[in-house]
Amino acid sequence: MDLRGLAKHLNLSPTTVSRALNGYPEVSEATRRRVDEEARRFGYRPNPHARRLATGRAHTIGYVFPSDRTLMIDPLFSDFVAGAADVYAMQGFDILLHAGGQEDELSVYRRYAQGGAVDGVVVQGPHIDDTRIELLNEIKLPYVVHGRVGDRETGYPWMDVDNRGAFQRATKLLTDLGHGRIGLINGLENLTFAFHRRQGYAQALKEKGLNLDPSIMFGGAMTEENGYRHSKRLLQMANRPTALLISSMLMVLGVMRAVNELGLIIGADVSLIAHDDGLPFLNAEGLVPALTTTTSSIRAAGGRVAELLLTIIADPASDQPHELWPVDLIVRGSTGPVRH
Amino acid sequence: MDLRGLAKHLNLSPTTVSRALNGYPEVSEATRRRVDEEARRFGYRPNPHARRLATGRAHTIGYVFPSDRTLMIDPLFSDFVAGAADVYAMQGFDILLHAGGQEDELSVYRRYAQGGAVDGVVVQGPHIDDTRIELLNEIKLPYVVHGRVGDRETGYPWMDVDNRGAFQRATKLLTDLGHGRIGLINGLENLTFAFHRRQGYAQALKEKGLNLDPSIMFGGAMTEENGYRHSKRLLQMANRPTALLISSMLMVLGVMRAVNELGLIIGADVSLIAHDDGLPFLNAEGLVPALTTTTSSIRAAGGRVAELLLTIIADPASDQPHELWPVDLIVRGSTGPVRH
DNA sequence: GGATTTTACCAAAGCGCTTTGAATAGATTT
DNA sequence: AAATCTATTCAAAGCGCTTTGGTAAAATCC
Repeated sequence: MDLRGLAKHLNLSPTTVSRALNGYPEVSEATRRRVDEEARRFGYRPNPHARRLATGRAHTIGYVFPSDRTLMIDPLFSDFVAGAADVYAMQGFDILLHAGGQEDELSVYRRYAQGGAVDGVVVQGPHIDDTRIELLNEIKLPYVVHGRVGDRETGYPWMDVDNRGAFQRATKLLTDLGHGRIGLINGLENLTFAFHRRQGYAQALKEKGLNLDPSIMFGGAMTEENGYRHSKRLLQMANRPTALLISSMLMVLGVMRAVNELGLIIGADVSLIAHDDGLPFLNAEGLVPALTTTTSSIRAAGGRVAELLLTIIADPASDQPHELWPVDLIVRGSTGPVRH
Repeated sequence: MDLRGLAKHLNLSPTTVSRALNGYPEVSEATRRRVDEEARRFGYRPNPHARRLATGRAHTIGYVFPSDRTLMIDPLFSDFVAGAADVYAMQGFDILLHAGGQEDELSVYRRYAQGGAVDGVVVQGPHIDDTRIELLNEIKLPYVVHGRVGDRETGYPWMDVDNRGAFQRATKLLTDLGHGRIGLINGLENLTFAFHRRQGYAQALKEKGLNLDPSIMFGGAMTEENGYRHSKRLLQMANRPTALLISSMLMVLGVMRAVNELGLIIGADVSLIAHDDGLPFLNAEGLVPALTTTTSSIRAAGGRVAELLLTIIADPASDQPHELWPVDLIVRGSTGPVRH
């Protein structure tokens, strides 16, 4: 059943039926009710392609994966999108996913913009010198960045959590507990979130007059194995760190494995703080000892980014959002005073 | 630049330009070359909505999330889709994602079918009595199921890995090593994959004349915490199992945590076999000891399901695929003979 | 060399919707 | 009672593409 058929059935013109269904005012209440009812009865659904062609609005948001970075965003991605999906579904938007293939990311954006395939895109995993925002500004495709591009704070719409502040406070907690030698097990540091975390870590050390020791800092893919391998390396050093700051829950599992293997006691011999993105299948509180974490929900972030993007799309003249969310520091059992 | 503009510029009709670009034969080679070149020069891209409206083909595949089941598919999902994304990107297909919102899954399918929003859908995480395939058959929306619906093997297109065979062989490996008391830490058993794994486990025990003990079997969300909690419970029993079969890498991390905590030695005091979906951030070989696993790549499965679906879409009369992939059993260090 | 086929192109219709501009009838104003 | 609004409705154009049903010109046939 298409619009014309429905109109014919109702003895109305397609114009009126369309207006009735889309809530325009120039339709009498009686007619609107009649139309709504019959539309429901026939299970009428407007053809989305026709509507898009006619209105020029896709009612679709694009999520494009940088093919080379897929791996490390992976475990977080589904939760990030899950948070967004709900927002979109409520407003009748769809999500268009692109990953892989031979076409590069920037060219996908170009194609999206030109064909009107999407009304906007979400930029994930920004680099410290990301080239995507230049392009998106140029082609005028609405977007919101989840995270920031290095230290740039203006000129593009973003929503981020305070990774710098989080790791600064976490580091400070450790120094306050007397730890002077704190290892860092970070994500890839050309990604801004990891870059910021290192900055926070560095700054807190500096404030205490401690200096950075690159030999106890690691930045790389956030896998369980990297957590294991590098924490083990650090903990076997003669002058081993007494505390570790870890950028992901997955890595910390590897770290705990290493710690146990070396016969060390978490919270006593070595203190651990990890960043927890709130993944539903990895619970920091359920670990033994329960993990002290910097916590922010990747799912909530996904939802918020979606909201911001929809706002921009609905009103392109609205203010560019620059939204920084605080990160909770939750002290649990994996941190304790340094032992001498 | 739209088709008409391009045609005008070339002094051709839109008909000819369209045909040239789409590879129809009734265009001279010279003209085709000229069109291709100018199209590239202008960066012309056909408007996808217009094309979809005209052809009735969406060039889009839908992935709809069962909202209640989102949680447990999550960690696997991104890899599953990543495998598919590549296939789709190569063939110029897009992925439409739906999750959350107030609309229920079946009604999303209905909408997709009616509006022609997608050319087909992938059904993930089938239950043992899944209602989705009935609906999809009824509304004639092409689909492929990743997995199976309980013990049904025909009447719908599917691609699955041999979960039953895998756990049967894994169990047999353990019984051959002398283990008579083997615990099972499984996923939710109303999902077919977990149901099949239990069948395989049960059958292998039966073949050895061993009987099932429900008190050492668990089925639930595949979280790290469940792995920890339930393995710990089992290993603290007076008559504790000497080996555990675990349905996911995430769970096995929890299991290893419990084992270490109890001071047991993996491979000696307790043997472990886990199922490994080949997630890039969780490497079975990197664990200590390296983990004996049943292994199948969820990423490859995602790609294969995508291929099958595209085949069906291209030729609806083609044979319904029923494809069962074997699962590798890779013996590493976490399994050893039982100790008395 | 006229009849037939093939080649290369085009005009126009149509996909299913939205939206502009106009029309009708009834209500209100002067 | 004529003039002006207002509330409803509609016809038709248009979104940008594909595809059907042609038509000339060139190539092939007998």
